[in-house]
Amino acid sequence: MGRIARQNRTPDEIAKAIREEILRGELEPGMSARQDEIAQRFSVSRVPVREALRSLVAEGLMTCEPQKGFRVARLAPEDAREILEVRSILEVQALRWAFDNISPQALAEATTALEQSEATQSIDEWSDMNSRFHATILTPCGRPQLLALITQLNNRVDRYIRLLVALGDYRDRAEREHRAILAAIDVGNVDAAASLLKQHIEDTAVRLDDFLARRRK
Amino acid sequence: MGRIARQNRTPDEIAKAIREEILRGELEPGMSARQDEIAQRFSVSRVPVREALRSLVAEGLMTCEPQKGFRVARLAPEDAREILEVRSILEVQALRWAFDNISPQALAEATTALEQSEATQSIDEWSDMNSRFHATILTPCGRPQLLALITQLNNRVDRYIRLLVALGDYRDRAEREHRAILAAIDVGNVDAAASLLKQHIEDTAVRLDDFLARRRK
DNA sequence: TGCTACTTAATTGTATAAATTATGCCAAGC
DNA sequence: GCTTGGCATAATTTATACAATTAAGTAGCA
Repeated sequence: MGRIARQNRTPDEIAKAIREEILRGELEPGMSARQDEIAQRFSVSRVPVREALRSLVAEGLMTCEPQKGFRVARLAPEDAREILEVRSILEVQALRWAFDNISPQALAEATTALEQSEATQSIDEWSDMNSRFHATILTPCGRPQLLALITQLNNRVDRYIRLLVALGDYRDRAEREHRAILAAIDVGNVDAAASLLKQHIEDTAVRLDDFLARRRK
Repeated sequence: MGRIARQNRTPDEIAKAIREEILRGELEPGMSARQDEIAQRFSVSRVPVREALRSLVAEGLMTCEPQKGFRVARLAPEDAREILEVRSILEVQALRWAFDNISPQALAEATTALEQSEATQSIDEWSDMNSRFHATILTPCGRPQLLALITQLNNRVDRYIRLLVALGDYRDRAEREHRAILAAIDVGNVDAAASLLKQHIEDTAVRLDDFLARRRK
């Protein structure tokens, strides 16, 4: 399938590539996205680049001021907190809907993701495993729109959570919270699992808010 | 303010105009958006039109298949139901957060919106007043991100709710539910207001799901 | 020395035009 | 009669070129 490397050329593919660069933290918040440069990098003109950037603006990952161009979106501490509050509400409900449909296989996959996240040194891999952990226990809720919304919210805060992980302050606690959630699912206690997930995300919110507030000054 | 009609020319303004046309139901779901036609209508080229359409795709109001162009998004019954489920969760939480900050002025404004919605014959005005009713009691929650999310979800289902209103089946019930919510707020009972709002939106979900399912066949 | 004004470079935004792809129609064959 | 293939038309998509706006750097002056 596919040629040797028919490079990513369509606006959607360009958007996907830039999105991943933002999530990985390779593009610093506030940095202006120079259209010429991006166009050259993907061997296209600026027209499809602009379309890709428009999509990212609508996702909240970039901003656009007329006559000033596109910039990587910054995240105010209060917005981060708010987004995580909402994510908490949605993930808890998703978990409740998913609960009875979480198969033994899914539970095993979540366990694997957790163990891999504990084992790795790479922040990229930790973040991937973190996402997989959440996705694995939520996907059985069978609500694609809800899951897409959660992903979109997560995309807006993920870069900053990486910074928390890099500081070493957050990671250990997150892993213990994940273990607790998993254990509650394992013994079939919905309310406990929901409560632990709520605590987990709200704890993240507090730490992130704190970190961003310190960072800004 | 503004000249006689300094036409909407920037991509954002074009997106806004098309968004409103979609919400008003003037553009039928599934209809392909012919770019040169839109460009002519706004006296611009196709480039800014394409950018506007990209934004609307990211908002879920349009779809885009490569080499086939943009179409007004359709809404599957199950997606409509799901979106309203999520909206219910978010609005109920927003109302709880807003509750103690709902000023007498806000309550009066909500009452006015309700009365105007009861009085009008125009579906456009009914929809506007409906939106204003919800916005007025939720805005005091002081969470702009959450409110933006609710608006975005509402935009995806609003066109279909208009059709329900047009059928005459839904409107009376919605107005009575609005009255009940308002009364509960007036006497300061959070739980009752939250429960009534939940019922209101979930009732809408059931009717809309039913309507779309009948319509599809 | 510090500040303002002007010139210049760089970047964005839009229009026009070329090329790539889809769609509809008609004829030929099964 | 129905399907299949190819041709003509129309639409999308991208590239190139141009216009307009912003930012910066430099000269001039108080």
